[in-house]
Amino acid sequence: MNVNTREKIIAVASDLFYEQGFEATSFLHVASRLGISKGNLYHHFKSKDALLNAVVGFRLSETANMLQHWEGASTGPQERIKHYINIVIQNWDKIRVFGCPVGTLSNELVKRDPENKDAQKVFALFRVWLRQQFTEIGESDKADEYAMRVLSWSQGVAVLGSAFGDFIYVKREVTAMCIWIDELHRSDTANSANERNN
Amino acid sequence: MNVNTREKIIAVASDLFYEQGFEATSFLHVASRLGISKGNLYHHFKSKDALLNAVVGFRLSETANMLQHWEGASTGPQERIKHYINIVIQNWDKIRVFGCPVGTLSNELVKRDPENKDAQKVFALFRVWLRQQFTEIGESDKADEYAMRVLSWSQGVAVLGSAFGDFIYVKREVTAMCIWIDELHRSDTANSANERNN
DNA sequence: AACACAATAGGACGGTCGTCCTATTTTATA
DNA sequence: TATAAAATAGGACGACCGTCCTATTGTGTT
Repeated sequence: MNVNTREKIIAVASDLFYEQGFEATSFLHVASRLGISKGNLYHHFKSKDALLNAVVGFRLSETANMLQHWEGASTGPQERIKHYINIVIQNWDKIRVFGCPVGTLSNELVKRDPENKDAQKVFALFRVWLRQQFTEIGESDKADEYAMRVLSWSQGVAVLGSAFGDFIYVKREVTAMCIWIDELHRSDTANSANERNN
Repeated sequence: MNVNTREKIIAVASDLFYEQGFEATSFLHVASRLGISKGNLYHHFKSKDALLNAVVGFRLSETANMLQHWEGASTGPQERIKHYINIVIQNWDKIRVFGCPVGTLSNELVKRDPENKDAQKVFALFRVWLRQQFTEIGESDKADEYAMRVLSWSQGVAVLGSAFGDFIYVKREVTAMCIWIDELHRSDTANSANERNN
């Protein structure tokens, strides 16, 4: 296998699945954007489902790399959570037009097969990582609940922001989310101070 | 035009667009579920886009009827907002499998044409109605912000709940949303009491 | 240099799609 | 009842789909 070509195919397919949706993207779309033939593409992936699996794996490793990068560069768990929250602003140009890449693909995959676990994999990766950040803040009891709230809040903002094309609204909600994170931190340090005084 | 047949077509198309997505639903699917011919369907709708427009209009009027029904039966704006919040529980069996009908169609339409306003129409209807409820509560300054927050929170819960197939999580978030509404109400009546005492 | 195999191109295949066309049946009106 | 219009059925059409097959080119190993 020519790994280089294979990886190019996966990257282009990931983009097209995001921009057009999985169903609406054909082998010919992927091949022609790469300047290769449909037969060549089929040599690397024996079915469209195989290509989808590769794209999901590609997105998982991309996401894992991003999370790992945040681990190294950030000063604390609050800052790391804010990195996630700010994605919707960083990628606004694409989210406005195509929605959230994770949520829209999840929607499509769940409709294809409600039992398929691929739909939740990237969400699950973010969930575990966010849960860890909230645990480090000191919210271990509610870490998973808060992780899910960050996920759903961001997801909702992406959907509504895209539907209305309203960047002002998106920025306002991102600010509100960051304030919520800061308040969690403050009440936590306050509790810690109280505990220390007892 | 046979209005009866036309309305049956729209209702079935709305269901199929929800269950399979717009792109994945063909004229043959709609016709065969109704037991009519493809040619007959094309007699009533001269293109797939015309059918889509009719479905969007149908959903708008259905939504308007639901909102109007809540106006008559509920005791106050808080109860009416909670009616909206509880939709995700009422319709969980379908939302788990197919996601939110408004959000998933919006995603698809925005990808087809980012400038198309149909994608936001049902959201906009809920938005105006929710804004009115928050205004009646006494939160006129933040009525639109709160309306959008209810929309996005619910939307996020629908997406994540569907992705993970987790009804426990959905119920927990619905409870949290209702508590938030109650707290808004309490702080409002508290403010009113303070104002009366001054 | 000879050879095995990966990589690539190009097209055939059966199927489905949206659209359109033409008959036939039903319905409403004069 | 006669007739025009609406409703319905059924299929033709070109296009595109995922899949598969074959032939050709490139590449690395013996």
